[in-house]
Amino acid sequence: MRGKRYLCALKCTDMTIINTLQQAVSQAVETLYGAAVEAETIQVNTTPAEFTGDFTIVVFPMVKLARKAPDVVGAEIGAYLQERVPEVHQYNVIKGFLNLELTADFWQRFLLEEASTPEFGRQARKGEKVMVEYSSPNTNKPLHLGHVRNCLLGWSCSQILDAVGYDVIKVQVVNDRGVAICKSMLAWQKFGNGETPESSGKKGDHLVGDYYVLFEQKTKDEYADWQKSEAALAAYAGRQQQDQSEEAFFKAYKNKWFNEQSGLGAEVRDMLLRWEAGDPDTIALWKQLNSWVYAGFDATYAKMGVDFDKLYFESDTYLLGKDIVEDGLKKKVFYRKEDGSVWVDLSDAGYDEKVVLRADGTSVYITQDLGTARMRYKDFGCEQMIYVVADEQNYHFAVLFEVLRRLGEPYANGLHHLSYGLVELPTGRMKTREGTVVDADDLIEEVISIARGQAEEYGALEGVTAPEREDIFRQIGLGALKFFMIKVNPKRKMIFNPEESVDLQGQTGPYIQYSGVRINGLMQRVEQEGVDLTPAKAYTDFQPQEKELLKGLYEYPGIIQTAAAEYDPSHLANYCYNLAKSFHRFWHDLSVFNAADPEARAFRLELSRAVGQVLRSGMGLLGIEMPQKM
RNA sequence: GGCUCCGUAGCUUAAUGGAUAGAGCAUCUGACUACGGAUCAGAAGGUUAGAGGUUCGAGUCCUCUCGGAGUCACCA
Repeated sequence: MRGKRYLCALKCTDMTIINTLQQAVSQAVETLYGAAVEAETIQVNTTPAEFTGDFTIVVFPMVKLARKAPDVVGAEIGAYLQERVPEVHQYNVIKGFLNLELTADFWQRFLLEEASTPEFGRQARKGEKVMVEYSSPNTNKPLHLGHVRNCLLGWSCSQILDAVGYDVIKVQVVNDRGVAICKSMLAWQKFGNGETPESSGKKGDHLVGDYYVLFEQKTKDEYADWQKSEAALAAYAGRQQQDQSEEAFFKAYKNKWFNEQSGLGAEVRDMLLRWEAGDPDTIALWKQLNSWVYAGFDATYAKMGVDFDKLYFESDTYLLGKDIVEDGLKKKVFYRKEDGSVWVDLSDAGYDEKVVLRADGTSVYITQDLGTARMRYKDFGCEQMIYVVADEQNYHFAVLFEVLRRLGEPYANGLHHLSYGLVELPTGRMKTREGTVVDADDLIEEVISIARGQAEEYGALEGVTAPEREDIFRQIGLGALKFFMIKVNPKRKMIFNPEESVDLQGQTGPYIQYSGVRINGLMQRVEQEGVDLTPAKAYTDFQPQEKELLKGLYEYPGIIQTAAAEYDPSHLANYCYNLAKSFHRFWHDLSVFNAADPEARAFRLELSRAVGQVLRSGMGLLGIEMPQKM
């Protein structure tokens, strides 16, 4: 069971106030109405700000058992709780909602003993391993906007799973072989004149990507020339659909032409064959270009702040899966057709028949994934594997997981496709051929420079050294970009408009960072002036703005659990925003350092410290840094 | 066509079956001689695509309709 419970504070093995209330309500129903209600099923939420109270119990489900009106049931249970649970200070009932106000002592202890600890929100180690696969680029071109979303999701999910106690192994599959990289190789060989990243000053992945584009361009030129030839006219004359225009025909014909008539097509196929045969010169060329690409990728990953524990290379795994095919045949999960190809029939599960091994005995895409899954389990013994891959591959993963289940793989029930919507431009999907791809490096530079421009306008960093300033611009720019991408539900398709610069105001990363900067300012003064915080314990008359923050802090552990259970960091992003918003309001409405009495000052400082720590922790799980100044 | 997903203010979006659908941007109006104004407050903006149903209660679950996307390769 993967239940969602927002309100599951700190250590789940301990009794939390939520558990206490659930138990007490269950007893109340038993005592008052002689009916049994399982404690775990009782809904306890934090009370919305517009009502008085801290926690709210939904009494509707108990109404039928009691055979009384909702407000009567609420009042009776409320009275029972106030009597038996020391933490319950007061209660009120509105319709079917029982709002409970807890004692100041409860909140004091929560703030000072739980929320202030560095481990607040993190769970004990489970001793279970989870593998998260993300990024998984092709090596023929640099990373782009889509990879950015993928990396942020994958990396953040890894952190969140770690926080709830899993041992996480971050991996990527590097698609380093195949026709795509051969195109770059061929173009570089023919037209490159020995260009290297050193000679041209280009980043390696960009250099290789440029040759991929060049290959496509040269092919296009060749095709345009060919279209004037006798053979082309003959092909058009013999076309299937007589009403087809010449333009439409040649557009549709391009693949066939490339495979059968193009000179470059023949050359690139030849290169792929030589690669597969292990031709030393081809392998050397391949290694050379890929090494440039990896250096480029490493730089981009470092800038994004993501990393991996292990890399799987497709050149090592593309032949895998043959043994799993044999296994499947033995188990009668697969069957062989007359031509020798091997299939799996999933029509009873609502899918199609899928080929898992070609007639010539070579692997297809899914065969690699079957073999790789088994290899990973052997490598790490992970009970769960999460694949961060765009939603265009939903069907592929549904089939993959179904096949692994039928094969009885021990990890088959721990597989999850973290499917996310493609990032599109206002003009539609990004297309390499049309040059509309938003490059990851460019994008990162862009957001940093926006942050730089904005900061210079504010002029708040005057006493800061230049390198420190640059680091702050980087933190703000990346904070804005990361928050922008991660605050929306992963499965939602997202439109990115490069014309509209990334916002720094409102519901953004910098908004949250700014609340941290304010808190940091307070903490520095506490340090400098040696403020005594012990009077905090004597503060009991909480203001609504303070209560809002306390309730917000209380929700943090449950939010992490929800984010982990749903593999969805956006919950955490929205949580951080809401907490920062509450803090800004608190800051505006109440004096912290200049509070009227030492008790209020000490308490508000403690509260601010805890908020700052939770924000740093929560944003950290999203891969967003909190600058000291901005 | 089959299967899957999506449709919430002008735009971007939130909401474990629970209270008056919550924010941000954009628009308009206000707020520091007080801890940092990348802030705060207010106004305006919604038939949650539409129609039925289940439920004490539906943006959320079920059915149908409309609109959009993805996928249905011996490509990856």
